[in-house]
Amino acid sequence: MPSEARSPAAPDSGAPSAAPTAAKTRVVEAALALFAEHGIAGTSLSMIADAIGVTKAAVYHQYPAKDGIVVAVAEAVLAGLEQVVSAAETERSRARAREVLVDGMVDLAVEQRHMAGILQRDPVMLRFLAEHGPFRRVMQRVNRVLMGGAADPAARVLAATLAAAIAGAVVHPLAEGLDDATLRVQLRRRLRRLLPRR
Amino acid sequence: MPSEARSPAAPDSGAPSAAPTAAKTRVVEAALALFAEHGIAGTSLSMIADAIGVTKAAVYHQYPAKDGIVVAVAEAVLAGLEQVVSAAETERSRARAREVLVDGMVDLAVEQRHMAGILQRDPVMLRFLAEHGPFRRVMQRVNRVLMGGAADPAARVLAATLAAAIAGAVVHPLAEGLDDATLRVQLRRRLRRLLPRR
DNA sequence: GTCTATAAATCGATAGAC
DNA sequence: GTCTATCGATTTATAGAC
Repeated sequence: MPSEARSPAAPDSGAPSAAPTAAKTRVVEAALALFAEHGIAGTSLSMIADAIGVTKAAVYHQYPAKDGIVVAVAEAVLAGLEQVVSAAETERSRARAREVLVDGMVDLAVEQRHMAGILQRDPVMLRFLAEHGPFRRVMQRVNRVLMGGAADPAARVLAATLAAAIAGAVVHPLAEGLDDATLRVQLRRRLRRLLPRR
Repeated sequence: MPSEARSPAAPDSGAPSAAPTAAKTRVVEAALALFAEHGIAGTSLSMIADAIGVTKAAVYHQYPAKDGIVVAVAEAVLAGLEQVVSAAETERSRARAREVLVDGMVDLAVEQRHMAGILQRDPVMLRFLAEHGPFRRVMQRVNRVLMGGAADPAARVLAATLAAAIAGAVVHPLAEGLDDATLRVQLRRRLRRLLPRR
């Protein structure tokens, strides 16, 4: 079951360990926007500090290293994804689970177009996703549902195509001018055609 | 008409201005591999120099600034794309042109999985594509064919989805273990389903 | 074309005052 | 929680010898 009442001693797997302070939240939000525009490697702590309006030292007081900020951003991005995949996993059929997950991922990606790009496109983030256990577990659950229970090349390519299309389409220049509602509807409809006939 | 016989005084729009020297080629190849792994912002001139086995100064002698290397890499990547889109544009029907372009883009992306990722995913490269005229023109031609002559939201999302799916799927972790032939076949087949019925 | 050496700026990160 | 000030490493880039 998902965490609900916050008992103090809850290990809580790999979730954001505690309620983040306002200062921490400001750092993560600024970092998220800058990561999306310049990439993680292209974003310095000075840039983050300037965006918030404080000095580097103040940022370091919240996160002892840049890696910590990257982890926090990853947690923020993956929190939504974890919720969506959990919902999908409760569906009865695998086909229906995949549809629910795709729709949920589209919603997430469209609502916060920033995040989608970072998550699956930044080389630094990809390394974090591969190395940090909790992140990898979420991605494995996503991939499993997207593959629909199979593991053959066709299923792998389908899952890779779905994930890449969602994350990439919402930040594509051609989608930039579209409003959220239009983009969501069109993208959902288009991706449906990608799924196996039921 | 596309350039054919290389007359010495040909302005040649925005193509790689001359035959690159061997040293220049080494720089571009090393940079391409490093950009793909670490991102452009995450790749320093020292890394490029070390990969070739020379010093930074030697690299600077070939390209007066890091931007120059990025442009050269972009030219190398876009050269293939330009060829594919030119071939597609000679097709009679728009539907057929789109199929040819998608197949060609899949071939390019699979053959050189490095390049695909860089081209449409690196924030620095995206800025170059948007700002440099010659690059933007190629991308416009690609987008026009992918949209199939229309410009409505449905066509835009289709084009964005196709481009994102191709570039993203080939570098997705799930596709990493697949051999080129399998990936190409599966990806072509899957993307066909994305196209409008004819 | 490549090297050594170095300048100038910026990077991530730390110490200590308030 | 934020600041000033600073360290050491690394970055882009240049000068000049070979």
